[in-house]
Amino acid sequence: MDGRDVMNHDVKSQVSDEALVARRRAQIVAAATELFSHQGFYRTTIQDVAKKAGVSAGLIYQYVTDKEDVLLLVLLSVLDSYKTEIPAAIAGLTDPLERFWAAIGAYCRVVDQRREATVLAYRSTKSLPDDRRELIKQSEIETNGMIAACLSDCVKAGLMRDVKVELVTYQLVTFAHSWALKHWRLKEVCGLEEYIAEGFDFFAQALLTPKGRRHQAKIHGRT
Amino acid sequence: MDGRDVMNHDVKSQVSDEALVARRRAQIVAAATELFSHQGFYRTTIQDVAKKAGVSAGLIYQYVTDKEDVLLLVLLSVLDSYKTEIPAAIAGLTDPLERFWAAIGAYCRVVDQRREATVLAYRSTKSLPDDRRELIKQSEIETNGMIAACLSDCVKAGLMRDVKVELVTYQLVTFAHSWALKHWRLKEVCGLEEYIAEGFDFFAQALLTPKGRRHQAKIHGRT
Amino acid sequence: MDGRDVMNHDVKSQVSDEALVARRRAQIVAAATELFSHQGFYRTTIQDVAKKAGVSAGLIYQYVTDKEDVLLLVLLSVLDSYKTEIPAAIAGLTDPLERFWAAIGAYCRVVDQRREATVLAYRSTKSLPDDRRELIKQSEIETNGMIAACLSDCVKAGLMRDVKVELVTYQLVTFAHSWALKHWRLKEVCGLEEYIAEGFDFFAQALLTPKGRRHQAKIHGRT
Amino acid sequence: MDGRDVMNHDVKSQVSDEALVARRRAQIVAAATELFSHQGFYRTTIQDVAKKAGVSAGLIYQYVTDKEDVLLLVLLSVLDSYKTEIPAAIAGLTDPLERFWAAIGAYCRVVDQRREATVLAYRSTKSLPDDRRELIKQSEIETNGMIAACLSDCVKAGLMRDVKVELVTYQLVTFAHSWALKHWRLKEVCGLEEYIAEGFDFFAQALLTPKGRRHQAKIHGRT
DNA sequence: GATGAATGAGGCTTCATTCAT
DNA sequence: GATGAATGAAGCCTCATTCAT
Repeated sequence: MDGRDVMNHDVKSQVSDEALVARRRAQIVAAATELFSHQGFYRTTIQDVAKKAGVSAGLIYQYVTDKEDVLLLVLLSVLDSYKTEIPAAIAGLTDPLERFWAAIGAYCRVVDQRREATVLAYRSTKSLPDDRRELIKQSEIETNGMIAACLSDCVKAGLMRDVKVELVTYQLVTFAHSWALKHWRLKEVCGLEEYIAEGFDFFAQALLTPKGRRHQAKIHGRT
Repeated sequence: MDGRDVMNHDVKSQVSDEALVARRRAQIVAAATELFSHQGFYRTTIQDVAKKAGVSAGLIYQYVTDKEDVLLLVLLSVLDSYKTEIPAAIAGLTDPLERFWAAIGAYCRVVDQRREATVLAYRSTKSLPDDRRELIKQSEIETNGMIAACLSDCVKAGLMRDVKVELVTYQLVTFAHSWALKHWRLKEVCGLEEYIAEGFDFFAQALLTPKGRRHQAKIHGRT
Repeated sequence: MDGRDVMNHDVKSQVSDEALVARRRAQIVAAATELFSHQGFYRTTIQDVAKKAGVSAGLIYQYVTDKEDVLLLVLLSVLDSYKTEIPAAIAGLTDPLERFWAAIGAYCRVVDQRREATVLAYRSTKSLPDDRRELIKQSEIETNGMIAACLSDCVKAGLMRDVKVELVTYQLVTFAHSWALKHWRLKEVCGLEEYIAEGFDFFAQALLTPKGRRHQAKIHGRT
Repeated sequence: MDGRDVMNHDVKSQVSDEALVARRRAQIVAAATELFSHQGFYRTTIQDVAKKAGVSAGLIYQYVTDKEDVLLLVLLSVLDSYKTEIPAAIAGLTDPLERFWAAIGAYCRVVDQRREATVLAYRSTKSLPDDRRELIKQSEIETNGMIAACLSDCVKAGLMRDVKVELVTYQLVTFAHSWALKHWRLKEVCGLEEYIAEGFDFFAQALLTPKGRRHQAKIHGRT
């Protein structure tokens, strides 16, 4: 699924030309993401979004049914970044440990790139009605699944301890998200790459088996 | 600082009788906490809060200047739980490792007790104007400080590796918060105590030095 | 059922004081009736109604859920005039023929008093959602029932031909309504009392039996 | 005046080809009539009309200046049915009484054929600005004139009482319209032809002179 | 001639806040 | 101190109308 697709996802439009729909929605989402991130969903008016997007307020309603739909599109676009970037980062890698670190690193970097949108996703999911919120949860579960699979592969290969995969996955995911959520403080403490490196060190300690440690030593230069 | 105190914290009231102010504010905060948690801050009206608190809408404005003040009081009351419960949990303990686990465990349990309010704090802090948000950040930093001190003591005692204290503190704090934030999923995976136990195991692996491990083995039954 | 009652009929209010509710609704209905009659329902804004009623727009929504509810109240108040005036006009009369003419005359006179509102009722009933429209139809059927009963009594007494009561009732009702509906033209032709007299003559010709005619001759001076 | 003509009546078009104009307008009017009848004028959007007519929204504005113009065309098309059908029904008849009944019967049958549009005309005339509403009134007066002439001829021929022609004309017209206006109830009571028959009986009683009655008896089979 | 995307004014409705009682 | 009716500003959304293609 590419970025285009999200823009046609689940939200009905009055306009039929698909390319136009995708373009307009991208325009709207870009403006909305910035505004929602800075002022919050409820403080941002549709007029604000329209003005920032350089279109009229009425136009927005040709591509969206609701103000809430705008939020949904924004959130889906963030989650979609994850689902696009993580697979891209591990594509071509075969070693389980390398794949694991690559996935975590990619996750952190997407979070960094879309930092404000990530925070927005944390704060605003509950502003959606239940059915649309469900879409978001599903997407989150999918992303977690990618991390969990990498973790699980390491366990199966005897490189990591036999931990509760799902719980540790949450630790990993949360670690990545924290970079955005606590950025106001963390940025005083270290930079992104250092944050990632510290995390690697921490999780290596927590998870690797002796065999994993030896393997890690060998591939170390590459990560 | 006790619960009463928060209710007199920083927000001006038109009523002079301090005991009454504290009582009324507690009433308002209790109602608001539940409503904000379930419906969100913006979807909850002052009339809703008044009705649930069993008072008139006008009354609220005698104890608060703003709707935002209500939110501030709610958030401060959550953060205050942390600042009350964690010291209580480690009072009387002297062993650094025991104090550490007790602090983390206490944190997780307060989060569990005030689960929805914790989520609210995550979501709604940005709904506050900058100056009032600053109050919240300060409170969060204080709480973190308590955890960081425990961690630091363990490091100084040679029981834990010389990690970046602040970063790891964030991981610990986030671990506790995650129980609330991801409760919708985690509750399917395990109960609170199991969650805590798994976390202890994880952090023990990640943090303990060989000396720490031996010490841990000795005190194990007690945690 | 008196006028007060209609004002508490079927529409929920946020305000509990019943007397106040009745007073405010009467205020709103009076303003709305005039505006809806002159400009039509859709051309009239709630702000217009509020201004004419001398209240704020927000206030209206404490006594009504919808703009459509305002229309409903207006229509019910018109229909209620019928249901109040016609029984009053025939109360105390026992002769079937006298009752019949008194009912028709009363109907015409109420229509005349509430001429514009009557036209409004004709035009606007379809602007209501189905369930509320049903209320209106019921009320209309009740009024028709009163006329039909008078007619039926005359038939039973052998004073009128054995016509299809319901069809003739519609003609009688429509005759009364026409005074409002076609007033723009009829007022050039005759006055109200002349209109009524001509109608009596017409319906007498159409309906009375020979016995009825003799009876009519006797009571003539009284009608 | 035929149906085509109405479509060129009084409303300016940007398109010059008259045949095309008439065709397009007929298309638009057909769609609008149905929608206005079912949903009302204000609830129907130009987009709705365009979709039902199978054209674009922009197209409509090449054949009409206003949304109100669409309504005007619709109403004129209804009134035009009357002005076409009634003369057709009495053409070739010479006996005044036969002409009278034929006119009334024709009126009722057109009302039945265009039942919803007739109701629409009742409800929506006031949605037009004064000048355009005047056009409608004129058209109504013309139709009434045809009925009044038939009635007047009967009176002159001594077949009917010397009633106020205009008032009775309204009774007759209203009788026909009622079939549409009260159809929701009348259809439970009788069919169209029975309704007409009852009306004939009623008006015969009300209007015929003894001479008229004898004449009526002779022609009875023919009506 | 036809299209349909774009505009933007305007209306309904909500709700934080006030104030007379 | 408490009430709750009243206010009115503000926002979401609709839809008649235009205009570039």
